[in-house]
Amino acid sequence: MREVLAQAAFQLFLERGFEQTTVDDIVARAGVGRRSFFRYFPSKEDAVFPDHESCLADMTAFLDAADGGDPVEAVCDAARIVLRMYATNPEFSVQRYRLTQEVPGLRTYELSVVRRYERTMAGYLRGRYADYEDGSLRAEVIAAAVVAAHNNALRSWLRSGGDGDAEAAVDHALELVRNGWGSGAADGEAAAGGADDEVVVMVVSKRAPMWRVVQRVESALGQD
Amino acid sequence: MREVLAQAAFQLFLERGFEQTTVDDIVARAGVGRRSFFRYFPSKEDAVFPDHESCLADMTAFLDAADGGDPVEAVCDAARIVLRMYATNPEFSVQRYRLTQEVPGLRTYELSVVRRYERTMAGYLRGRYADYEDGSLRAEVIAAAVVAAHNNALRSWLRSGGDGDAEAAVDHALELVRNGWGSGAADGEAAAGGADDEVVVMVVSKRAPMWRVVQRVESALGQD
DNA sequence: TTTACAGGGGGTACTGAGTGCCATAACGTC
DNA sequence: GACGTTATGGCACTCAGTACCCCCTGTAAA
Repeated sequence: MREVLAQAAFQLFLERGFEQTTVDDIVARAGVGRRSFFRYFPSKEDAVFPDHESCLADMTAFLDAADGGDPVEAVCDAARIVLRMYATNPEFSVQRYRLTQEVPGLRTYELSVVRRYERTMAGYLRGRYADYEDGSLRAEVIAAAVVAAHNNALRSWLRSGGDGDAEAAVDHALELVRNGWGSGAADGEAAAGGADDEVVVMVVSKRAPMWRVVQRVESALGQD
Repeated sequence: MREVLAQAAFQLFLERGFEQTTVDDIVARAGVGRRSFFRYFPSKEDAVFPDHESCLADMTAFLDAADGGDPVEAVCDAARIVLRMYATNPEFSVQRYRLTQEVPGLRTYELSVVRRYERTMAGYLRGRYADYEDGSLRAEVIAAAVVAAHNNALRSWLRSGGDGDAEAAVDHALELVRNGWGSGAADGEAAAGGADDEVVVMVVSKRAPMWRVVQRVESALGQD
C-alpha cells in the first residue's frame, strides 16, 4: 500500500508538478482514502523520498557496528551506502533529482534529510574523536566535508542522467576529504609496510597553497 | 512595521511556543491586518529570522568585492559577517537559538537559510578555483567545512548563553579548516618573510594520522 | 450462529497557513 | 479638486494536516 501510494504520487508529480498535485489527486489515483495517505507518509514531501528512512537506518546500523579502523574511512563507507541507494534505480533517481531541483519545497525537505545523515556521521565521529582536542569540532567539519563531497559527485552523476560510474565519482570526491583529514596509515599496505620511525624529507615553498603542501606530503608518504 | 510584526511574533513565540501561536494572534497583538503579515514575511518561519535576508546580501556584496588574497580566508571572513550579526544581539540570539532547537519546523527552516550562505560561499570559491582540477568539488567541500566550523563555534557560544568571546571561538574553529585547505602564504608576515625557495625538512612517522602531519607542516612553516 | 473484541482503513469536519482579489485610505502630483 | 500610486485591510478560497468517529473484516469464545 505504501508502494502503491508512492508510485501514484510520483507519477502525478512528474505529470503535473509537485505543487499542482493535491493529496486528493494522489489518493484518487491510488484508489484509497485520503486518511490512509497520511498514515504512511507524514507529509506530501515524504512521498518523494520513500526510501531515505530505511537508508538512514542502514547507515546507523553500519556505523554502530564499525569500530576499528580509520574513522574517516568509516564515514566515507557510510556515505557510499547512500550512493548505492541512488544507484540502484538510476532512472528514478534522475527523475526525482530533476523534480527536486525545480521545487523549492522539495529542496528544503531534501536538505533536512541530508542533515540527518550528516548528524549521524558526526555523532559517530564525535565518539571516535572523544579523546582528541576539539573532537566535536573535528567531527562536525569532517562529516560536513564528506557529505559535501558525496553530494557533489552524486549530483554531477545525476545531472549526467545516470550515465557513468557513480561509485568511482564518489570515490574520487571522497579522496579529497581523506587527503585532508584521513589517517594515512590505515589506508593500505604500502604505508603499513614502513617502520614507525621512517624518515621523510620534504622540500616545500612557503608560498605554495596548503593543499599543494598536502599533496606533496601524500606523495612523499606513498599514499597516491 | 516589519519591526513591529517581528517583535510581536517573537514575544508570542516565547510565551506560547511557535506552533501554538497563529498568525492571527500575531497580527492581533501588532494591531495590523492579517494580510499585512504575509506582505512582510513570506511565511511564519521568516518572522523568526528577520535579519538573515540582509545578512546574506551583506555577504554577497563582501564576496563580490573580495578578489585578491587567499580564497579560504575570504570565505572565513564572510562567515564572520554572520557571526557578528548574531553577536550584535546576544540575548535575542540565545532566545532564538533555544526556540529553534525545540521546534523541528524552525530547525528545517534555519537549515535552508544556512544552505544559502553555503551556496554563496561555494559560488565564490568556484570562481576562484575555476582553473583548479576539481575546482567545483573543492569549492563545495571547503564551503561546507567553513560553515560547519562556524556553526560549531556559534552554537557552542549560544549554548553558553552568549557569554565569552564568540569571535575568538569562531577564529579557533576556522583555524582547523584553514589548516586543512587554506593557503599558508597569505596568513601573515612570518610566512611572507621567507624566500620562495626556502627549504623545510620534516620528519614524520608514516603511522601518524594525516591531521597530525598537517599540524607538523604548519609548525614547520611557522604558521602557528 | 451469535457475541465480543481488535485493528486496519474510510469518511467528515475542523484548524490554520498561504494566496488572490478587491476595496479603501494616505500621499504626492498636476 | 481630480488623478495616479502605494500601503493596508478585509474577504473568500485552496489545501495540508489532524482529531474523531464509523465501518468492515477477521478471530475467538459462548
